[in-house]
Amino acid sequence: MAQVIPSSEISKHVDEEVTLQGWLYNRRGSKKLHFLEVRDGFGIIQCVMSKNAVDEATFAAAGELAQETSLHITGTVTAHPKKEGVYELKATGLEVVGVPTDPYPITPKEHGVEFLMDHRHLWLRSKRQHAVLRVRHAVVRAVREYFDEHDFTLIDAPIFTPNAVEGTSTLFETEYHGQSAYLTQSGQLYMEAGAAAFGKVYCFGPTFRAEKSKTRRHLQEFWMVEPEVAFMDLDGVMDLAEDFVCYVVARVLETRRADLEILERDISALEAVQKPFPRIHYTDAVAQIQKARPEDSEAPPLEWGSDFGGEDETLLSQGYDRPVMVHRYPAAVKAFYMKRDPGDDRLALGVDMLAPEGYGEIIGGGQRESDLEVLDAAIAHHGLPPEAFGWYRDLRRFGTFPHGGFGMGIERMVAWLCKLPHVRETIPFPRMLNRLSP
RNA sequence: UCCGGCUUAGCUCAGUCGGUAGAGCAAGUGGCUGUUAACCACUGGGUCGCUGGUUCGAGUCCAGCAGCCGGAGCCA
Repeated sequence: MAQVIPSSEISKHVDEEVTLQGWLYNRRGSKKLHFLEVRDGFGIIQCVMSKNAVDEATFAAAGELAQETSLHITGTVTAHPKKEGVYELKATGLEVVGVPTDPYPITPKEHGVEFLMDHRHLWLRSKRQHAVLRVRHAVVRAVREYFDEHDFTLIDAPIFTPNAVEGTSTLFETEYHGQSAYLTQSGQLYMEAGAAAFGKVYCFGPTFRAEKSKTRRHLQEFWMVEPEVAFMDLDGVMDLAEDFVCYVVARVLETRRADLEILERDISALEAVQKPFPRIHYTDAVAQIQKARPEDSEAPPLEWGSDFGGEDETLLSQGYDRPVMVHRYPAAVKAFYMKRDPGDDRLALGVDMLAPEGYGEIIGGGQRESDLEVLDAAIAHHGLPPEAFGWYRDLRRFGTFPHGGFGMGIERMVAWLCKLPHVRETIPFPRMLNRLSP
């Protein structure tokens, strides 16, 4: 073996003899020439083995390699004769590490969704999945960078929670030493406590929703980042969300352009994501959607006071090349903790950010109710158990303060950035309505 | 929970009017010195999702069930 290098650094070793360690991705060849595509986790390199460059046994062994055989391959780095900027390895040695016991199930041809999901642990090795998950990593890193660089303190929210806050139908219940507990649906209430202690906080972790949803936008387990800021009003929340999304998109474009190209993503659509984003009042949004609805639409008529469906969100965002923010929804369709609009009691100071290209809601947030009496009335109005909110009410009892924040779903963000048809490919091991494994 | 669609070889699919099972890929064998979802030839491979019904005869028609996919509601 020569010096082992990752395939991502091959351009720095032209004319040197190096070793790659990885797995056979694909093989083509003839009696006297083998083309071995070797995948090492960092990329894929074509290794060319001529019959006259190696001994007979090595050449024969290379011709029998099965897909996903693990191996060390040694050779001289050269420029690809036909492709500019692409390097390949003129193989001089091959060492097989692990021979597959059975044919690899994922072939270079097409497969169906169910088959691929059953083999998700192997599917991760494929080129496109590799690209998607590297974009996901870049999003996660950008999220942390943004908040860390803007004086936010990371406050981890608990995953076990004691009480049902937004109705038990969408909660996963579990046993907790003799009492029932639920997996968290949101860290927000805890972030409000954090904001009172640290001013600017965020949490980032898995979130669980037992929704009977099987659409392209839903997972049972997904990751959400939730910032919360003391003394921030609705306009401040929108400023923050806009600045944050621009930063994440820019960082992904900066660091993962090659992966977006593998996914054949239209990069100019992402480059258009610049401040300011349109801010549309709910009432105006309803009018725009009503106007944009095709006459043969099968959706129920949209009236002032109702929430938007997926189709409505797509119609609304269609006219824009960047995300739009819809603010001041009817309080009746929003959570109990949202502050009422002082200018119109029917409205809540909430905001949803809708991604372009039909990806729908990627951010939901707003200003929180800070008046104890109003909050108590809202808890009662929503039929929630007051005893569950003892500590939460304390935040209003001891130095109440205006504050707000939002939650962003990582998977929907990644699906949009990669322009994927479904969020299931944006998380390594998706948990869906009918899938708990692998 | 509701609405619609799908289920045939390891995988992706075709299968006409109801007449007894097909292709490509994968696997195996052989050929080919620049291939790149390589190509060419040959070989093996089937409980047509399950149960029941109609019929001389069902992959095909009917009913029930199951699984999957998409959508609605709900949400990030």
